[in-house]
Amino acid sequence: MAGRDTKKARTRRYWLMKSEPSVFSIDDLAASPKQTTSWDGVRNYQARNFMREMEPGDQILFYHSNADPPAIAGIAEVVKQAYPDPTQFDKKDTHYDPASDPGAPRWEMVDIKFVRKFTQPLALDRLREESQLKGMVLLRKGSRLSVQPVAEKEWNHIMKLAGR
DNA sequence: GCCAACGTTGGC
DNA sequence: GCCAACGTTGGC
Repeated sequence: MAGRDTKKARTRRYWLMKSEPSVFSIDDLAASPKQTTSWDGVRNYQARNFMREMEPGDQILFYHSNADPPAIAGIAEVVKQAYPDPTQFDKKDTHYDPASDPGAPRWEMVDIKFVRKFTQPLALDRLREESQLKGMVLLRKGSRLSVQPVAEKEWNHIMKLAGR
């Protein structure tokens, strides 16, 4: 056992993804075919690198940015590993990247699926009141990263806050 | 490799 | 609409 080539199931990881609800909300996700969407349009290397680390089954906090109030709206999960984002090659797309080489695509996306919507969204202000969440990337000053890791204990605490 | 200029994010 | 914080670009 435990040979070098033995594929060991990795423990589930947790993430947070931001979306402006006026562009794509958690309700839009729930209303999508198979309640699934491709997370295209990410054009930040750090965010892309986090998506590359994602695996099916990983859990995602779906965050509404530029919203009133900004809040975690619910949960989604990764259903497909990172693969090339076709919008980078689409001249008509706002996320078109002329510098990306089709032979070595620069940008990738994952597919995510709706899991549930919180009965009560967890507002940013509310999250800031929680000492257990002090370390969250989301709460760091000036944090703009649209795809970010969430620690397991942060995830568990948020689940407690969200109720069921 | 530095850094000023510029564009974007996102809370307020 | 403002603007701080951040990432990227490009001249040098």
